[in-house]
Amino acid sequence: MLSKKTQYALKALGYLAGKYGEGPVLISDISKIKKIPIKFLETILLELKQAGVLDSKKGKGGGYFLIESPKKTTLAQAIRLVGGPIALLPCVSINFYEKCKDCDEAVCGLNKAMKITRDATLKILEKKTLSELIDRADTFNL
Amino acid sequence: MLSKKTQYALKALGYLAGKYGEGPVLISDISKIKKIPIKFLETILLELKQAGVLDSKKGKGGGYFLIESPKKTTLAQAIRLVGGPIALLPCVSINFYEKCKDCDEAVCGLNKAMKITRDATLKILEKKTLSELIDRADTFNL
DNA sequence: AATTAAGTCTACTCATTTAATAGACTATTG
DNA sequence: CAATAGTCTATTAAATGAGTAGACTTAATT
Repeated sequence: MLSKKTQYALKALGYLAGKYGEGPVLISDISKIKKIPIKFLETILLELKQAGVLDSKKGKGGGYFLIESPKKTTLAQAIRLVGGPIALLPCVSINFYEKCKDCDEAVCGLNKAMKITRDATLKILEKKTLSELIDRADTFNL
Repeated sequence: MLSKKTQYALKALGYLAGKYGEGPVLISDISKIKKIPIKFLETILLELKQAGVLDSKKGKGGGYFLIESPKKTTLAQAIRLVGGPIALLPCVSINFYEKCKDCDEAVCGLNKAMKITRDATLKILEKKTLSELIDRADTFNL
């Protein structure tokens, strides 16, 4: 299961994807519509900005916005940006790999099974992009 | 990512699968070989017993053992037994479903994408069984 | 049969990580 | 310069992971 933080990040990105090209979006708007605790959302958006996906504008008329077209960022990338491993186990994670204390991976059945699972998951998440997160209720620009 | 608890459960089940038919296995053995904190492991094994996968024998010569052949239990079942959702989001989980506060699932892009991912994952985890978790180092009965 | 050793079972307590809240501070627009 | 909106720092709350102490059961030994 993805952490709350990652879930919120995906929802926020999906919302911003729907508003792409329409200028800055308020944190408070995202918070209200996507039902995300505003202070938690602040830190997530800041992190996504530092990661290079979002930019922001301060002051009146400010807000957050996607730097690139929603089609440029895959869901796999988005999940990893906020520190969310995609694999089910650390020992099969590509970006958050950690060796098991107890096992020799060459021989570990669990490792093998989970690698197959991971590959199936990645195959999907690396194809889908933020543009597919846009709710039909948010926009009609599809 | 699966919780530590679920990870430990899978490792323990894999070890017990390798010892299937050889009588009770000590908690302390599983703990040592699979590097699982022994007291944490106790609660996990107890839970698996109450769930009907394992049985135990008290006293001298006691321990835990699989009730049925390792081939009878799928990895998907095993993960769910210890309370581990397989899906990446609550709103696409079959056994631990929870509705999102903010979204209409019929229209939610995130929901749709994650359902596809879930199905791909389940397709694998519902085919593989505990017998595939047996390390080649644990046994030669393959 | 009584004793004892080997094992599971039950109930707390402590630590770490993850989530959520509050408020002060800084930059931008008009 | 006043109002708006993002940024930063600090604290609190909740969930998960891990550890401790001891009671209860069973089986082998004498």
